[in-house]
Order: sequence, then structure tokens, then C-alpha cells
Amino acid sequence: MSAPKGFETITADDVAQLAGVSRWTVHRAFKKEASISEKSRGKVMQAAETLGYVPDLLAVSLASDRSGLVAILMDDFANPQQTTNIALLSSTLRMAGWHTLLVHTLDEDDAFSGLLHASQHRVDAAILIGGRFNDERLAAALGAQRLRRLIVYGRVSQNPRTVSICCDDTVAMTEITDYVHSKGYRRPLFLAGPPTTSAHLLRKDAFLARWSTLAGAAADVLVVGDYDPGHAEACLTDHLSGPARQHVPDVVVCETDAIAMGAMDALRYRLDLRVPHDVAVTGFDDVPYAANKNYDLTTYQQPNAVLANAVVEVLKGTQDTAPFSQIAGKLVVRSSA
Amino acid sequence: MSAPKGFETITADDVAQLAGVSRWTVHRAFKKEASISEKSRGKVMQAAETLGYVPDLLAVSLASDRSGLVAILMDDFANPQQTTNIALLSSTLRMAGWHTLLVHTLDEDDAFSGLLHASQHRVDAAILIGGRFNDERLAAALGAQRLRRLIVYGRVSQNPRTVSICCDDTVAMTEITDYVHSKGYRRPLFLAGPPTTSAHLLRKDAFLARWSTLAGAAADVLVVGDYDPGHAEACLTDHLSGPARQHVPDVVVCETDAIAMGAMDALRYRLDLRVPHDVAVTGFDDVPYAANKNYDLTTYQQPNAVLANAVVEVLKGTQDTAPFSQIAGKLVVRSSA
DNA sequence: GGCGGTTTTGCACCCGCGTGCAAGAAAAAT
DNA sequence: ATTTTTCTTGCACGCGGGTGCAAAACCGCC
Repeated sequence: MSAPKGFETITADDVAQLAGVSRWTVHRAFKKEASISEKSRGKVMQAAETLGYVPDLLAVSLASDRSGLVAILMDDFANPQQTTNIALLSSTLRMAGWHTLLVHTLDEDDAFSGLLHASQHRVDAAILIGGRFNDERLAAALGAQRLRRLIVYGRVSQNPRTVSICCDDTVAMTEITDYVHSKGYRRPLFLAGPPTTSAHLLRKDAFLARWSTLAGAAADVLVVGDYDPGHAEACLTDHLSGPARQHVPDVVVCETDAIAMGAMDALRYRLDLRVPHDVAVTGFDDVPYAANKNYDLTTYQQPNAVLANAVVEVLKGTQDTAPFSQIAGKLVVRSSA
Repeated sequence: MSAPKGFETITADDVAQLAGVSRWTVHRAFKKEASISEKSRGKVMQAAETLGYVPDLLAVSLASDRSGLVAILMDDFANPQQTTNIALLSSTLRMAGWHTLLVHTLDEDDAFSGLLHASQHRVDAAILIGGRFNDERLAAALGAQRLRRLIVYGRVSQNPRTVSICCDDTVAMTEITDYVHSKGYRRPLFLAGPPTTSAHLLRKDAFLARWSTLAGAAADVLVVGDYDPGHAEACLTDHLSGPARQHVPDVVVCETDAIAMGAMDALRYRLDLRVPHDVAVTGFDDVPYAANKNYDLTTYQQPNAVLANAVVEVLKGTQDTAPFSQIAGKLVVRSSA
């Protein structure tokens, strides 16, 4: 009767027995729109209560072919934009009834195997956060069994079999460009992230195009290898210590806040310049730390909550991919530019 | 034969049929120490290869009563120490064969329901990262079915039914105290985090005890409500703008790096003091950003990789709880103190 | 060729629950 | 009171695969 040690697994059968009904009636009692008499529902609920019964989601998933699990693949936990997103995403998903299977991917091969493992858990969808995922591999990954949906979060994917959920980088960067130009800055330097990501292309191209329209001249670009502030700091320091020293920019426009922070560190502590007095800086993303007094960064706020809800929408219904890549954010003006 | 749309779910039966054996032989082929002839193993493997068969982990979990899933409950994604830990933990677990079910808990009730959901997924263990979890509730949570193991990560839990994996805060803080004293500082102020966490108690008490031994006098303490840098900044600013202004400390010893960074911001930007010239600052955890030139924080490095591996050890075998709460880290001296 | 012994293999049954259908009970209609 | 109609309930079967046991196939040997 009672287990000598460990926990007794309480199944629907146990509840049925105690309530004096069949297992299927127990099932119906838990299903909202099921035809069942109030009397037996009451008996079942009481029995379930005293026994502490909770349905086994594993068995539910197996039988119903809906796991209620969403895999989130993420590559960079040092990136505050990504950790902010995953925090918001996982709680939004949980409120909507999904659980999060977290996969920290180390590199591209790892992403592939992570996606495979996720599919083995029958996830209802897999979400890719971060830029280091390769679209070509995604197509192959989609060939993996049981991967129902692939959502690319925070950037545009060329792959037609995926759903992109992100804000409109072109519109956003154009707005930043307009602001920078209107403030009277005339010698911009654009700091770009890794060349493989689409954010890189969209934001950089949008800036260059708009700047050329506004100022009638091309802007300088410096490509930083990744989104690490330390690396951005080193890159910019090198750049402005070299032959480019003579034309120091009056504003550094950065692809992300992480790069912007590294840039500010470089300007202040390596190059002995004042921000924004000597050089202004703008970022992109509005990560929490951007509001810190050290940086007080003028940046572009992504509508994170809207994006997270869009994921839920996609999970709920069959949606078109189009509406979810044109969500607008808003410019946040602080003292850095 | 071929599905009209969507993906064909390939089961062990499909492989068996193609290989001309029974389903159980397929199972044996995938099990390393099973008695099976090389010939049929070959046939099975080839059939599995051509069909692209991968076992369904949901079914495996259900049948074997081992989900291969570990729930990680985390409350604060803004805390870099926690995001660092979860990144390391999830990749360490994955290499050891476990997957991570991420639960972002918003408050205590939420933590409870998160734990319940995790148990419904039959997780092999649940790991608690962060200080906002209440030990008393944990005991209740352990009553939930199927929750095999509860691991408290990064702090000591009083609950005997849980396993604590953390470094020895007392030893660590004593080491910091010795260092601070040896550098000649004599008017310390200790900045403590939320009073409910055990880290608070251990670190604060260790500091106070050691300082009293070394200096023969009690040290000042200021309790900051949480681990948010912005809040710490405000608290310290208030404190030193008030009646305490006349005895400004010569060193601010902080319970965590997050608090230390807020403290440095307050000292520099609010109180117009130089760090470390006027006031020195120490932290605890050695989060990645502590090495940033802005802060360059003297702090204590937690042995994160060792801790993560300890989790795997606990998952693998039946271990005693004792050995895992006395892991040592090391002092990292930088320019802030 | 027959025998004891050792692999290999197949099979019944189980994990806990969901679906569709048919039998049973209760309510409504005649 | 009898027949319909409707609501409840029970059940066979399936999801995909793991366990233990017994039958079958293999082996070397006398």
C-alpha cells in the first residue's frame, strides 16, 4: 500500500479507483469541455486532491503528440540583449502554457546536434536566438524529424521554411541616422559586428544608405569581429591609434549596445577622449546596462515584449511569416549622443 | 508509404522491418552492452542510417523512468553571476547527457509551481540558482511526486533533503578580509545583499568576525535590498550623503560584484570620489564584467567549472551532500583595492 | 549424429495517458 | 408504461520503446 521509500507515483488509475470510476472518467474531469456529470467530476476532483494527483506530462506528450516544450537555442550568454530576451521569452512562454528546453550552443555543429536533441524531445518549436546560426544549416536541420517549427528570433532569416520574429532594423537604423545627423554630427564611424549575421548587413547598409542621402558623402566603417565589448574596445583603440588618428570621428554609431560600451571604454580610457564632448556614441538594443550612468547610451529600444508575444502567436496558430519582421521599436535619447 | 505532407515519424518498427529483424533487436543494436550478433547489428545500423532513425526520447523517458532532463530554476537574469552559471551548467550537463528545462521564476509562488511543472516532466533533478528561494517552501516542494533530487546551487541550504553545491563563503570572505586589512585599509563598510539569502549571512558574518579579530573593532554594515547595481548605487549614495558623511569609509567590501559595481558608480558619479584613491572597493564572484577597465574589480573567483562538474557527479551517483559545500575559489587582485 | 552449453532472438507485458466508438444510464417524448 | 433521444461512461487500441523470460539458433564436443 505505502511505499517503503521514495515517492509513490500516483496515476490516473489510482484516482479512478479512489473515486470509484474508470480512468477515462478521471481524464474527462480534467478536460474542460468534456461531457461528464457534475457529480462524478466532483468525486474525481476530490480524490485527485487527496492523492495529490498531477498528470504526467511525459505520457501526455507521447499520447497527444504535443510536448508543450519549446527549445530555445542560444549561443552567447555574455550578451545582455540575449539574456534579456531569453528571460522574457521563457516567462512569456510559460504563462502561455509552454516550457522551455534550453540549449546552449557552443558552435555551429553543436547547434545542429542541439536541434536534433530538441526534436527528439518532440518540441513544438525551436527558437534560435543569436546571430551565429547559419541559415544553410537550418534547412538541413529542418529535415530532422518532428521539428515542427523553426523560429528565428531577433533577426531576419533568408530561409523560407523558418519564421523570423524581429523588429525592422532598416527603419530603426534610419531613425538613428536621422537623429545623429540632426544633432549636427558630420564625421561618423560605423562599428559593425560579425559579418555573417543579418543584423550586421541590415543595420550597416541602412546606416550607410541613409547617411549618404543625408550628407552626400560615404561614412567610415570599422568591422569588429564579434559582439564582445572588450574586443570592440581593442579594435577601436587600434583603429584610432593608427593612420586613422588624424580623422577622429565626431560620432561612433554602433551596431549593438555591447559594441557601443566597448567603444566608449576605448574612447575614454585608451584614447583619452571625452564622451559625448569629443566623440558621441550611439548603440542599438537598449540593454538594461545602457541606462547606467557610466554609459547613459543613446540607443534604440527593441519592443521585446511584443516580440515575445509574437512567438506565442506563432505557436498558437498557423501564421504567415511576413507580419512578424516589421515590428517597430523606439529611439531612446540619452546623454551619449 | 510516403507522407503527403509533414514529417514521417520513423520508429524502431520501421527500422526493424527494413532490416528484417524484430523491434527488440533494433533496440539491442543501439544498446552498447547488449548481446547481439555483429551481423544483425550491422543490418540494423545501416537501416537506421538510411531511414534517419533517432529514438524518441519521450517514449524512452516514459518507459525507463529516466527523463534525461534537469530543471534549472533561476530568478534573476540580470545578474551576470547567474547567467554565467546557467550557461556553464547547461553546457556541462549537455556534455554529460542531460538536457536543461529552464524555468524563469518570478516570485516564490511561481517557483513552487515551476518546481511542480518540472516534476511533471519527470526531471531527474531540479537545480535552484539564486537566492530568492525559500528553504521552507523547498521542503514542501520535495513532497511533489517524482522530484528525485533538489540541488541548491551557489549557496548553502539548511534543508537536509537538498544537496548544496557551492564554494565555502566563509573561507573566501575571510581571505578577502585579510587582504583588505593587509593593504592597510582601516575604515571598512560592508555592503550586504538581501537579508534572506544564506550568502548574505555567511559572507557578512565571516567579514565581521574576521575584521573584529584583525582590527579589534566592529565594521560598519549597510544592507542593500537586492543585487541590482542601480539599487546599490542609490543606497550607498543616500547613506554617504546623510549623517554618515563625516566618516566616509576607505574601503567598501561588497557581498557581490553586482553590488560592487553599483557602489563604484555611486562613489564616482554621485559622491565625486576616486576609486581606489579615495575609496577602495572589493567584490565577490568575479563576473566577466569585473575585469572591465571601468571597474577592474578586486574580487573572489568562484570555481564555476568545478561546481558545474559537481552537479554532474551528484546526478550520476548517490552522493553525500557534505563534500560539495566546501569547494575553494581564489582571490583575484585588480586595481580597485 | 546427438548432446550440453552458450549466444541470439522473439515475445508478452508494462510505462501513463489520449482517441474514437459503442454500451449503458438517465431524461425526454409519446 | 414504453419508446426515443441525449448524456455518461467504459473499453479496445495506440503513442514509441524498455524489461525479463523463454524459445530458437548457434557452438564445440564426444
